[in-house]
Amino acid sequence: MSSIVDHVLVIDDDAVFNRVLCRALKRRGYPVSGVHSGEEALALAAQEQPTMIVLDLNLAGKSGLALVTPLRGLCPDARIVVLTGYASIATAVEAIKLGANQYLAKPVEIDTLLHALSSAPVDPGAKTAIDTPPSMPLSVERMEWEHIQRILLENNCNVSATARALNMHRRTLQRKLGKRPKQL
Amino acid sequence: MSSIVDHVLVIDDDAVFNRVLCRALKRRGYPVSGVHSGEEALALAAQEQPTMIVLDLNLAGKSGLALVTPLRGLCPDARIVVLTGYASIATAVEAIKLGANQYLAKPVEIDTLLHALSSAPVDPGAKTAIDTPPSMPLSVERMEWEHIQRILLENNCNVSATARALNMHRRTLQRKLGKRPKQL
DNA sequence: ATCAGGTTGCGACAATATGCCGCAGGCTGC
DNA sequence: GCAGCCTGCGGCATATTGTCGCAACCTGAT
Repeated sequence: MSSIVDHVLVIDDDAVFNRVLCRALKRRGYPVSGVHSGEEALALAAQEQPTMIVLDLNLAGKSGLALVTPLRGLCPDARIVVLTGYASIATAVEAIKLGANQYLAKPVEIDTLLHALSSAPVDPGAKTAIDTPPSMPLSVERMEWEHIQRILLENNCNVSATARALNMHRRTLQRKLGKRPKQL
Repeated sequence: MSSIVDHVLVIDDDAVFNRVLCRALKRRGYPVSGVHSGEEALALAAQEQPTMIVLDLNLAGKSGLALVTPLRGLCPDARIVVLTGYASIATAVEAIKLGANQYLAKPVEIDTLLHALSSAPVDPGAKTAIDTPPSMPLSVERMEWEHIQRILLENNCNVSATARALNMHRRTLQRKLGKRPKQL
């Protein structure tokens, strides 16, 4: 199932969250390394060959999305779980396409995260999300968020360009992006 | 780039939406087949070997997610785009994992859908910023309007119910409906 | 090295829009 | 008639935009 040592690499520039997460994982017996930037992440990934990677998407302005491919290259067999407070369908789709194994939104329970980190790479037998279709339609706020995120991705995370494309004011877009998406 | 005939298969149990979508695609020169159930979908997929597939997730109670794998099996080279009015990150992640090429939330502009249907198979390395399609994405206002109208229709034009479904205040919905949609 | 032109983050403030009350009236089925 | 739902609208405190402006970066060209 996994190697003798299941090394975990936590990549999150939020110092507090990073520390809390690392401690929680350690308490459960996993060797953990926490880093705060993409550079550190790649260096450690190459060096320690972690089997599990937790990746935040907002790394000091830069998108953690860009790290998925190189991480996957360095650790072909690791489980990569993207964990972000600014979750959106667009980035989720992108992350999975790039090779991530799971995509979760903060806040998340440690058990959910662990499950995502350790579940078998491909297990068609599990029908978890498959039978969860009839939920509520997206709220207008959520809708707006998803739309913005999609266009933002299309524009390579260029805020000004996105604002122009969306025909809205850059200042307003900034403010909207600063707020966390609301659930449902 | 693509075969001589780019056959499109539209799978959506919403008769109205299905018809509208099919017509829009036909008008753009694509041979289109519209079906309303999973069984029809699989039958037609096997028979016509479509190169593009649009799949709704709410197929009369059953989740279209369960169709992704068999469809992928029948048409290994087709572009499969999941299109749903009840989008969620969980189903998005699942759809991509199962082999879908894109996941979009209704409402969606026909151009966006076409772009998703025809764009090259996932190529993460490509910096596709340059070949941005000339079409402008909908403004957030327009997006909101389309979404509201869709949910309103789903609720038989019941303003109160729509407000609840959208998790917004009835008064605000009323005011929004009072204003006419702005173009672009 | 300097300069033009793009992007970004953010403060400030007036103009709007929203959330949230309440009320009156119109439907329905019992 | 009554209960329960829906609708349209007034009012007002609060929150969110639209708009400016500014300082700080980048990046490529001169």
